[in-house]
Amino acid sequence: MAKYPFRELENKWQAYWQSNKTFKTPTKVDTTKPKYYVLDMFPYPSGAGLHVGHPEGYTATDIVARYKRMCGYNVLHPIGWDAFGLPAEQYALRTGTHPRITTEANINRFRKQLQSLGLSYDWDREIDTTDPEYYKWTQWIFLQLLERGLAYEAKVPVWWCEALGTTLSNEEVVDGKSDIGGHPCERRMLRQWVLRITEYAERLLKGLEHTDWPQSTKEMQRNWIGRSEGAEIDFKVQGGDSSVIRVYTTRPDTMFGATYMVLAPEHPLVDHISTKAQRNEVSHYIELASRKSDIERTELQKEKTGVFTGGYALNPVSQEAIPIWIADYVLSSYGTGAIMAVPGEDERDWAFAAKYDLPIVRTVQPPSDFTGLAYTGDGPAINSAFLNGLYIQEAKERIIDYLESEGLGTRKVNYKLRDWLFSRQRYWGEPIPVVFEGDQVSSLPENALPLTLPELEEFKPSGTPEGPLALAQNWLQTINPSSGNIAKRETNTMPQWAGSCWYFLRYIDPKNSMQIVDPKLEKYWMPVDLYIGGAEHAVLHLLYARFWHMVLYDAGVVSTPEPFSKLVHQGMILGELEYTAWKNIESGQWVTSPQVSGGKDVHTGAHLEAVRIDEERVTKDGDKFFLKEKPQIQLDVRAHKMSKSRGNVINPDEIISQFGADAFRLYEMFMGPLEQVKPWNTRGVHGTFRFLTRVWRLITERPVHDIKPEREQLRLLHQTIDRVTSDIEGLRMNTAIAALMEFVNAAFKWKQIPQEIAEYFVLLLSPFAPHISEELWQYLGHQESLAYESWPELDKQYLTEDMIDLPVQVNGKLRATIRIPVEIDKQQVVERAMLETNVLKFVANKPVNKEIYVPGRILNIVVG
RNA sequence: GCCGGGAUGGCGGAAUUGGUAGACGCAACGGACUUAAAAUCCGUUGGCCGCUAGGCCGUGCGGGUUCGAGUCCCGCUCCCGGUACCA
Repeated sequence: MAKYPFRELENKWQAYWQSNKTFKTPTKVDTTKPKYYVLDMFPYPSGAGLHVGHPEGYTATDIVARYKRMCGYNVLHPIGWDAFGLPAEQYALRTGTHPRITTEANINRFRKQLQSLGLSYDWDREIDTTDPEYYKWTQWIFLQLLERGLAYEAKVPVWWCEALGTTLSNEEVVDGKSDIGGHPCERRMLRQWVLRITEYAERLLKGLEHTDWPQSTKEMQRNWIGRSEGAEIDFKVQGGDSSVIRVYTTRPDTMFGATYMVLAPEHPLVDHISTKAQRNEVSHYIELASRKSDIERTELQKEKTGVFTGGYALNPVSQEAIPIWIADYVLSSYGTGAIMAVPGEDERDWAFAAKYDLPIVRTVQPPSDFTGLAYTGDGPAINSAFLNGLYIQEAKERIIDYLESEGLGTRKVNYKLRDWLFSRQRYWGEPIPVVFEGDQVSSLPENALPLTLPELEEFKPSGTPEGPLALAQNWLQTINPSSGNIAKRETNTMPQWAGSCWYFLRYIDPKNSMQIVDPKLEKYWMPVDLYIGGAEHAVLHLLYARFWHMVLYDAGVVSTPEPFSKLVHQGMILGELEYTAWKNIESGQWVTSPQVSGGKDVHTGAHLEAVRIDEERVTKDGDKFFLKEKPQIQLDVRAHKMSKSRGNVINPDEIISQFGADAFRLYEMFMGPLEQVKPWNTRGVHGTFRFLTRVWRLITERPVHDIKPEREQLRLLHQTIDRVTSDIEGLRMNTAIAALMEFVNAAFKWKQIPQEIAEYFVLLLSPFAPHISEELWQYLGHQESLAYESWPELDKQYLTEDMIDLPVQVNGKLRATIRIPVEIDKQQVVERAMLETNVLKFVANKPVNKEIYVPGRILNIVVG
């Protein structure tokens, strides 16, 4: 019994698609037809090659692309490479290999791997962010930002990473350590390019309402933007002069309870306010805070620290003199860098007040059963003069009105979002297209683009804020084309996010040397109809791309404010499910898992070894798993992230060579819902492979005749058309495949296959398993690729049935299933049901209270 | 802590608006074919009782609404992801 020859036929069809440019989207398409732009998050071509996570999203979009083509849409389905970035540069550092070489090799490998999956990309639109013809336009966008005042230079405190010899963005630093490599980082003041994303905060927030995106992603972006409403209030400093401390608060209603103030250690007024007596202590604290790396600041965050400045301010409503403190729990970068502290209503202020024995006044009446310290909930105001009795919302309105009328404060909206630090001290990035004459910056004219990277022998970061480009003397020294004067180039490059902020626009018109994108083409193809990629980009890439797109919209370059209509994140694929038992290495004794914490025995403190247990040695009791040979030993059961160190990485190349691309694609889609995290199981690939073998045999091993299909066969076919179509539309690939499997299981019992049915089935299968489908299509007598055949149309008349099986319940419990004609009425159904002995048994002689009949669904007889 | 998402057989999962819980697949077991293995085909497989017609229990836990709840409401527990002195 021959398996289907997947190797030959997959090679054959991949070659066919490539040489025939089957999936090329012509530059000029018939624009009267509807369009569908289906986009993948393009990969960073890493040295490790493709992992099993990539094909998950890529197969899903490929299915949609193939389906939409068959539905008559013009489909744009491109791919490219997000190829600038740190790894190639670090590899260059270690080996001396130029990043260009590494990148090219990696791209070639990725391209080959993607092609081996049979993905229907238009390879004539491939783009590469490191190609000067591409980054010319990335630089062009930077010039637009500069022109619009959205790019500026600033001395800003930035994350400096000594080990990497470069600055990093806030997002690239996690817990004071670099996201890549985990090296310690510290704050430094540096001259940097910054993009004014904050100017778009409100629009970035509002725009989310019009997108079909995952709720969680929208929420994460909202939190990141962090809009809050409140007031800025001026507190007069007590003493001779007229200096004031401006604070930002979201709870102006509590200001009668402001019993002290806190400034960030970096606040400009600190020096001015501190009294002679306190000055030593204050400057000591400031120095400590500045020397503390942010690792320490976050680690020490449980315990608040601060010192009294000796100064006092006047609470503008209570007229009380309140002490001014400094403390590093107040951040200089948010609001005004100063707060009014209301310990009664704020947990942080309470903790601080309690520690330093500062007065606490409640301004909101907590409920009688409230047992906590600071009360942050709603309630009537107390100790607040004219606000007393008002609930929070009303009290806020009243106090802001008062402050504004007295000139003491103003309503104010604040955002957590910071401007985007756009400079990197790296070689392998887009050069920033500006020159300096002394401190005077001028942008390069458009005709000077692209500003290409110089060839370098040495890629070491200079270890100073000047990046490796400072070493390229010939490149660095130049003439300002605008003035003709001697000038110096910018040594910083753009961050990796830059190229990915707009790549989806370039796919539309990738070869255009005159414009970033032809406006007519842009108008036709944008916005992206479906965008699939990992949830790890929920904030950064997706927020930056939206920001640039809005700027380009304002500049009249693009026609829509939002770039991505519908967004879906594929869930991560974990390694295979693992059963782990813990063993004391010295004694050889097993330790039950609830008694294990952090790899140690919680009783003895002994180090334990994790031992992987085969499924056969595992037994389940309740919802927990135990060792079969020693049932008192509980096991840990978990699928872990794939990682080299854990040794659970699945290589897609191996799976493809063993089972073929079609079986691999099918398995990745069959595992479960696209968005869900799910464990890998290689045995599952056997299952989809077996299915394809059955498909192959179904059509090639039994006679296919041009006979008239029976009604039963047509019903099965159209049921399958119905299910597969709506499942693809809803991205429920797993259940679509289940429907195809059910079809094959049923059709396998037929003696012969009507030609018409076989053809329709092959078309239904083709988006999922394109190679075998093309081969079978040819086998069924067609000359052309099936890629543009019409998608099978549902004919509802075949779905109707004359007789159905109706479940019959008595008091809500299933007692029988009766076979009845569809169109009979309730009375007849009840009469028929009452013939069932099992129904009679439960009805007995009890009075029938109610008969609920949902036609086609259920009959429920309720007896007394 | 806060925000978001989950919890269904040995495992991955199915069950469009409340209407036969466990589709489809994996694994396991039994059988056919085979010298044998692989492959393939047929059958069984939520638990318990009868082992046949059938019955009882069952979708993380406790309550509620309903003729009827995996699905809706209230209150919990646990898991995953994100995020955190943001005033």
